[in-house]
Amino acid sequence: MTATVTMRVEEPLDLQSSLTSGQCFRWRVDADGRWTGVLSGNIVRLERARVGLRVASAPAPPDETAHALQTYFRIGDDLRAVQRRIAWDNNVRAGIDEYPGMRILRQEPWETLAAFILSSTSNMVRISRTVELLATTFGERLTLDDAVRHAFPDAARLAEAGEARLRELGCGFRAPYLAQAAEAVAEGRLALDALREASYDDALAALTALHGVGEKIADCAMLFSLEKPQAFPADRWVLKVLREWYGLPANAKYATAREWAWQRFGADAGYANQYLFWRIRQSTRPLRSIGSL
DNA sequence: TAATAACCTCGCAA
DNA sequence: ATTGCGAGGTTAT
Repeated sequence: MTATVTMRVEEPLDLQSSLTSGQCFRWRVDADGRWTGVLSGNIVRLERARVGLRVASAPAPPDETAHALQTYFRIGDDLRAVQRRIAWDNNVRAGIDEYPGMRILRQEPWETLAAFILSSTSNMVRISRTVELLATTFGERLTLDDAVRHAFPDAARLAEAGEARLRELGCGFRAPYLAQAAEAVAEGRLALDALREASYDDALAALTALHGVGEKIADCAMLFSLEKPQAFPADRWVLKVLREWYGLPANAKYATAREWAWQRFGADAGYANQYLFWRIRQSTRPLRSIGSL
């Protein structure tokens, strides 16, 4: 029997909405509500406990992983305070009411950038499948009890694989984009970790310099991994919401949406975006087994 | 500058 | 069964 620790969580935290709302692509849930994923080279299993989360992991011990999870779930964010600041917006408030424990995640920059490069004109099921295939093909094998997962390969490994191989693995026209991003990171031309300290504008410029990374993908990387809470990834669904519910002109450009969001929500724009996005996504399609692949 | 097509792949069908 | 469409964008024309 694997050792577990129970980490106390005072902040609101709902695993279902936090782990399936399109920020991340590698968590799976079983029939008993146990979530399995990969976090910085460790296979991790999570389960809701009375006062928090029961955590198992390998090879890192669960107490170490519990610490990493505080970072991953941004437990340092006072989510209730964020919600109080933006709930005056009726649509945002509806999202808060439906998903009160949905958190913005603080993920690893390279995996996040890679995943969102793959997200272009795709969908969550396919993104998940491709990310998983890259991991099983190139990543280190990890086991926890009878569960087997693989670490997401680092940039050097994907750069070595090259465009043609990535195409074979189903990346499609995104293969050269991913290969070039991997080269840039592997060669140190793009220092993703440094972008955590950089300004929004500097990070945006560095990311969009990559072929295949426009403003939307850059915003996803910035919000979900680079400490830019004001990032407002306006995808087709959010843009649709802004036009239909808020009267933004049909031809509004991306920058218009961003300015609108900043004026309205300021540094909380990222959270507001997540509530709007997930609410419209959930209402627009039938419930599907996203977490179970 | 502003619109439009092209790009891989594949599950599903307004 | 088979074909065509569109999916959490970006780039080239």
